[in-house]
Amino acid sequence: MPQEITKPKALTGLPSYLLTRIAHRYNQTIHAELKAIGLSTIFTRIIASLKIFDELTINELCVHALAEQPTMSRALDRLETDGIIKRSVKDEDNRKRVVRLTAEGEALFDSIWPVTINANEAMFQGISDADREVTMRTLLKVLENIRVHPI
Amino acid sequence: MPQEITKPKALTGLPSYLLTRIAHRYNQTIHAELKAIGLSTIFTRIIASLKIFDELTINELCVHALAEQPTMSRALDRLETDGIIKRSVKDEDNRKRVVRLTAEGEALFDSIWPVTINANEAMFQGISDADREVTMRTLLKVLENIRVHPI
DNA sequence: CATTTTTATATGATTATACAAGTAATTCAA
DNA sequence: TTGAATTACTTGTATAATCATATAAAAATG
Repeated sequence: MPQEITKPKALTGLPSYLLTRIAHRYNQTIHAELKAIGLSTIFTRIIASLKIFDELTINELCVHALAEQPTMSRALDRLETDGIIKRSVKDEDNRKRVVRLTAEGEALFDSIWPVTINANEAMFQGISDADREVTMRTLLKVLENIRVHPI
Repeated sequence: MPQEITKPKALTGLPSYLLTRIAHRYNQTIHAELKAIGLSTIFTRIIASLKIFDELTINELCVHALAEQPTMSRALDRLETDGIIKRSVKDEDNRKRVVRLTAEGEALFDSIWPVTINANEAMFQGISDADREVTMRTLLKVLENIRVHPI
């Protein structure tokens, strides 16, 4: 018996639809609010990731800032030219580069973070703490289910 | 007293981080599985949206398939050339275009849908029905909170 | 310890995406 | 009812992202 392909009733019943649409809208909002200070989505993600982890290799940054390695390499070129980040060769392994925020980069984070926090809070308006807790815990499990990078 | 900018402990406590990272990983997976039949992410979204809504204008497609108008216009050029979709002028309003799947497009949906369903189920492995229900309901509310398009 | 393989990042070429502007149809307003 | 404003879509141009490949260092192999 051939597999039946059933037409879904609504896209909103599909987890991937909700997730991608929410993520896309969130990124549009952040982009709109931060483009005035010249920050694209990837720059925002890079700066936030570096603030939280202090230092990351380029491949690690790719995982957190959601970009392929060549994209990251070029994004870092621009951020380094603009004095936001600094790349240096890692002592233990000369193939690796350690990326860190400069003082100027740290200052930029302070511009980014309130916008990020606001946008995150806006998402959960009118949602109970209990539902929020379940959702966050579930999303963390979802990430563990599908991620290919262990970090 | 100036607003204190506190450094977050972990990115995984930030809803937007989980959402964007999950969405990105999901799209990578879908893309990897469907590139063999020449379908990029946007093509996949267009076809799925049209299957569910039967027909959509180009602006409506932009909302569901998550692309700007020029991107959509060119994506539809390719799909129309390849015989996947058909654009026609809307009767009531000649500015609008009605986009529909062709028979060939419908057949393509049947290739896409099992992959989509599988990837969605993979995300929720080991998550209880109750947690899944709360998460979906919450994500729908999140979308309502932040969306700018009423559809 | 020399050679092959793997890993980490950078660069070249191609494709995809988006902002800005153009065109055409509809609605609004005096 | 006609000119201005708005809406829907397309096209031009610029930017961003990616695939494939190159380079260089480290690890594995024999």
